[in-house]
Amino acid sequence: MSELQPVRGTRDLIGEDHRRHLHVIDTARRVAARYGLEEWATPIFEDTRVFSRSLGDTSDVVMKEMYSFTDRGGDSLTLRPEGTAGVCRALVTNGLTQSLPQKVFYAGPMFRYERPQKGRYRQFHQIGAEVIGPAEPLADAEIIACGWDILQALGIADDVVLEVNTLGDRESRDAYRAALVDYFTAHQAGLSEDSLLRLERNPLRILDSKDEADRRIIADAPDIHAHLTPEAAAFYDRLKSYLAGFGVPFVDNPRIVRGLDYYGHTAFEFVTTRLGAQGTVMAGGRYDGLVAEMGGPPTPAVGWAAGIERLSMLLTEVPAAPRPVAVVPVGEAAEATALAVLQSLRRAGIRAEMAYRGNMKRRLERANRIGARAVIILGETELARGVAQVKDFSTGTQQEVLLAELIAKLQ
RNA sequence: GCGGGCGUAGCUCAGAUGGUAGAGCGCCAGGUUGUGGUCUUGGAUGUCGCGGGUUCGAGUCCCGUCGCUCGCCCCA
Repeated sequence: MSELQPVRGTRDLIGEDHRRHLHVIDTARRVAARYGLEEWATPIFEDTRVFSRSLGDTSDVVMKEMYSFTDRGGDSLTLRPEGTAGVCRALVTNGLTQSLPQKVFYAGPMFRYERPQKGRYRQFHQIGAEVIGPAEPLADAEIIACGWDILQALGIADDVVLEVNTLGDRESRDAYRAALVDYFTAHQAGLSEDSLLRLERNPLRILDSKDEADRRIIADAPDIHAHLTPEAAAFYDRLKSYLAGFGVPFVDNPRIVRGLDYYGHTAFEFVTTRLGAQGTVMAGGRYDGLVAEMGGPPTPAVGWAAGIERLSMLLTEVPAAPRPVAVVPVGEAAEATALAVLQSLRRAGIRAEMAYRGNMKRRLERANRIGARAVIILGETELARGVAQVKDFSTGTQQEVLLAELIAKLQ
C-alpha cells in the first residue's frame, strides 16, 4: 500500500467509474438541452458571502461543513457546497435579471466537510437545473419533468419515486410552523433526544426523523395543507395538474421539508430504496427569495440538483469500454505503411491504436488486453501485394483486405 | 462529534485453540522465431495498516493510533 492516499472523502474516477460518471452527465446534458436549458459553468469557489448569505444565520451548523479558507489577499473564499447560489450570483453579476427567464443546466464538483458514507463524499459531483424568472407553477412542473426524463434516459426511473409537497407561501409556513410547535410540545415526552433539540432549533426537521418513536408521533402531526392560504393551495393544485399533463407520476408526501427561509411552495424529491440511508437521488424546489439575497431584484426561481455518485451507483447498464482497432506491423519495413494506415483510420473516425514496441505476439497480446475488436496485420508479404490481414477478435476469423478497402471494412 | 464492522500479494479473500504466510484471479516467461483470447508448464510477488506491550516465539492475544466502510447527527 502506497504512502500517499487520496484525501478522506475524495476518490479517483478511473475506468468504469469514470464511464458511469460521464454517462450520467452526457445523458443529463442531452435531455436538458431538449428542454431549452443552456449550460453554465460558474467558478468552483466563490466569495464566502455567496454561500453565507444564501444560508442566512440560522444554520451555522451548515457553515461548519463548508470548505472555507483565506486567500493571500485576505479574502474569505469557499469551495462551493452546492450549485444554486453560484448560479444566482452569476445571474445578478452578469445583468441577466434583465433577460428572464433564464433556464440553466450545470454539472461539476461540490465540496462539503462531512463524514463520508455510502454515496456521500467530501468532493462529490452534481448535475443541476434551474429556471429563473417564472412565478408560474408550470415552470416547476416543467423542470420536474426534465428531471424525470433524465432518470428515465438513465434507465433508473423504475427504481425511483417522485414525492412532492408544498411549503406554501410565507403566511402558510408561519401558521404551519406554529401548529407544529404546539403539537410536538404537547407530545414532548415521547420524542427522541435529537427531536427535542430540533423542536427548539428547527421544528420542521422533526418530520424527517428516522427514530421509530418519533415516527409514530409524526404520523398524527398536523398537515401543512390545513394551513395553506387559498393562493398557496391553488398554486399546489395547479402544479399537480401540470405534472399530470406532462405525464409525470408522483405521490404526495406532506413530510418533505426545507430548512431555509427562501424556500417556498414546491418541494420535491426523487427517492429510491436502493441506496441505504442515502435515498434521495434528486431534490429541488422553489426558491423565490434567493436572487434577492444575492443583491438582485426579487426574482422567482425553481430548480433541482442531483448527486452524480448516487446516480452512477444506480445505473444497471454500464457503458461499455470502447473497442479500438489495433494496427500490427510485422518487421521494420512495414512501419511506414502501418503509420499511414493508422492515421487514415483515425481520420475516418475509427478508434485505432498501435503499440510502441514489441514483436507480433506481444502486439497481439496487447491488442487483446485493450479490448481490440480487430487487428490489422501488415507484414512483408502483405505489403508486396497492397493488402492487410484483418483478424476479427470476436470470432477469431481472419481475411485478406485491400489497403484501399480497409476503412470501409472496419467502419 | 457519536456508534458498529473491517485492514494479509496489483485485485477478491483464506489463515480454530500463538510455532517464522496461502489460494483464485491478474502479472512475467516457455510450449508456438507471422497469430491474441482458450489450453498447458514454470516463475515473481508481501514492512500481515502503523506504534507499543505480553511471550522463548505474535498475522493470531492486549493497549494505542491511522485508514476504509456502514449507520447516527447534519443535509444548502
